[in-house]
Amino acid sequence: MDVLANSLTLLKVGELAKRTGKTVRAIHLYEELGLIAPAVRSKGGFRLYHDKAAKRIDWIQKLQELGFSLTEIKAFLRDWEQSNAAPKAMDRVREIFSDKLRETKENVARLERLVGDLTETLAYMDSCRSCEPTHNQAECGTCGIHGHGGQAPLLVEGISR
Amino acid sequence: MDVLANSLTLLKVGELAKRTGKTVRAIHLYEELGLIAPAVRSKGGFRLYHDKAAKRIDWIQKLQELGFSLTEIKAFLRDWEQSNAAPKAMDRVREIFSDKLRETKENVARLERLVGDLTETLAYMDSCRSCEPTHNQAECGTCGIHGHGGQAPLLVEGISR
DNA sequence: TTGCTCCTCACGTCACGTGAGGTGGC
DNA sequence: TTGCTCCTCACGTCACGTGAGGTGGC
Repeated sequence: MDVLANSLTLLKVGELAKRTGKTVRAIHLYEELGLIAPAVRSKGGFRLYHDKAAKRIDWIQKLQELGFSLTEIKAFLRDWEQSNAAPKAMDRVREIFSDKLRETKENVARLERLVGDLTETLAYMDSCRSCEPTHNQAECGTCGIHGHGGQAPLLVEGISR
Repeated sequence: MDVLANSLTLLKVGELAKRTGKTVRAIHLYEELGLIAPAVRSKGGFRLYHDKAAKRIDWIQKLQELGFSLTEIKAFLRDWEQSNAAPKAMDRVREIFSDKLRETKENVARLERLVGDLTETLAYMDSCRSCEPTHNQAECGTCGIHGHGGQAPLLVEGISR
């Protein structure tokens, strides 16, 4: 009965991969690094996971997006597990997360500046749509028409030699 | 006179690296991939760059931040250089940049969701500061005190087995 | 001559991708 | 038996990092 109930909720690695959007190879790698393990193996050696393994993988994904390397995530887990006083362990995690919050906000700001650059560049290029095909792209940015006599945006300027 | 004027503005690779925040190794790699080249070499083989090389490297950096691989950047340059009609070349670039603008906005949104998660998680952890050291971190999220009886945020929940 | 910068290999790293050759399980 | 999934090596890739051993130039 217990076995049946378990077998109903156990996932093969391919199913876990589909649920989390990861590849099987990635999940194998996380296991090699000690970040996750299957609940059991089938008789034939197939990895079988609990539902909650998907949550662990989502968690790994989020930390990666925050800029943690897999090695850092491992250290993070080990630190947590080896600690025996909850408030101390929590405090260390708090500090790390607090740093990452600042970094992530900076990344957002950086990307938003890029969005601005791109928008500006696209607006500039809009006026190129009426450019004559007789023009060579070496002239771009300094063609003198459509008001393109001065500085081209960096994203255009960088293309030319 | 011309030589003197040039020599005053030429940069060694280390200087270029400092200006752009890249490593010398990275600049060498960009050269191997055909993304940049020194204006000349000194008699002893030292790479000597014009000022504008820094702009090219800044441009590479921006494209990388937008999610282009170096190989894609190379293809991008080749496409541009081999085209001979400015409006057509510009149009292809426009389309690529337009796609990247959308992607980058999505990335900003994704990171902003992470900022939300982190903020929420930190708020949750704030109440842990009054936790008794006798608690084990295995209890975290379900300790039953400070209102922690239900679901912990994913960033906390993922830590536990 | 000393010190700092540069040169060219060439192997290491990180997070996987991609077969190769073989087996499980419905 | 067929087909799909899984297994374990093990080498490839991308964007560099990191020496090793030697040389340029003020």
